[in-house]
Amino acid sequence: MNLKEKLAGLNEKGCTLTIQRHAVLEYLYLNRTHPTVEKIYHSLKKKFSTISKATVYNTLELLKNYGLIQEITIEKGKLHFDYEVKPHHHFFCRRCNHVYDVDVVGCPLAGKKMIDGHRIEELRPYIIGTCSKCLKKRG
Amino acid sequence: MNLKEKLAGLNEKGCTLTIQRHAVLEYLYLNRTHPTVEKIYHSLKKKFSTISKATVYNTLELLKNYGLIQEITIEKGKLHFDYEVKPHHHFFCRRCNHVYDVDVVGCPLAGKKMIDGHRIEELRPYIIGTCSKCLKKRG
DNA sequence: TCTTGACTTAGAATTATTCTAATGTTAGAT
DNA sequence: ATCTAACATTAGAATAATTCTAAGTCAAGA
Repeated sequence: MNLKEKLAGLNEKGCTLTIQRHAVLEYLYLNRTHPTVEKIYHSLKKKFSTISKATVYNTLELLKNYGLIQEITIEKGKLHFDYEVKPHHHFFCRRCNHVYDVDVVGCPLAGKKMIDGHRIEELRPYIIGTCSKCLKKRG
Repeated sequence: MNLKEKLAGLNEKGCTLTIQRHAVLEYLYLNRTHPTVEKIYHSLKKKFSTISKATVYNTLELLKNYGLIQEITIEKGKLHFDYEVKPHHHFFCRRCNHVYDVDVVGCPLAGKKMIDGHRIEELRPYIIGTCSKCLKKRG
């Protein structure tokens, strides 16, 4: 879904479209590198010198609750965010700490609503390892 | 793998088997509830009043690096640990914050060594939702 | 017994996130 | 256009989780 559609969706649901919210969503739209909160905050700070961390956290939480972005808990102690919400796997490189999208077909959980009596609301299929770039550097 | 086997394995690899390391591993062996570091620390504190958080963190890291336990990053900002290292899915209930084991068959990643040129070293298939107990309480 | 290296400890430091109270902004009613 | 009430943002403080540090402990080998 493109940026305009997501912004329009927010508006329709009665959510005030502030400049900060627009900026956070746009940042994620333009930067598909699964940035951390820290990264998002510092990047936005350049354009909006008064933006506060609380706003960044609040906005990310809000956008997540509207289902417009995805929260990633793949790295210990740090949150990453992803503009793309369609279910897909994430790969975390323990050398360079980068988060990659990976395509895995045939996941038996796809489309499932329940498991063992628990209601499935979100899938977070994470893979940890060493990425191709780092492997080239020193196996 | 049972506790004795894991302890013996540690010993064979030249790792000193201190009382603290024994206690941490045994705690995880006896408590299969995917406890947080906090929970582990406080529980051990009752028996070993002088055990320090640093030791708990160091030990968990060490046991993880020996492949004897598994680290779980399913809950934002908190680490959970699991005695069981055989690949299996985890379900996190966003109401009660409990981590459940769930059995998912037919995962296409099972046994895979590489994906998109990245080396797979660990699978962390997480599912988020509302658990059966919480659903019974209030839908 | 002495030395060395590895381990543990208490608490300080750091990092990530959440909270708070004051201020600013918005949209609807007038 | 102005007022107002609700909502949003801000800076910085507070909290929570984790890591670091320096001193002390322990165990094995010389």
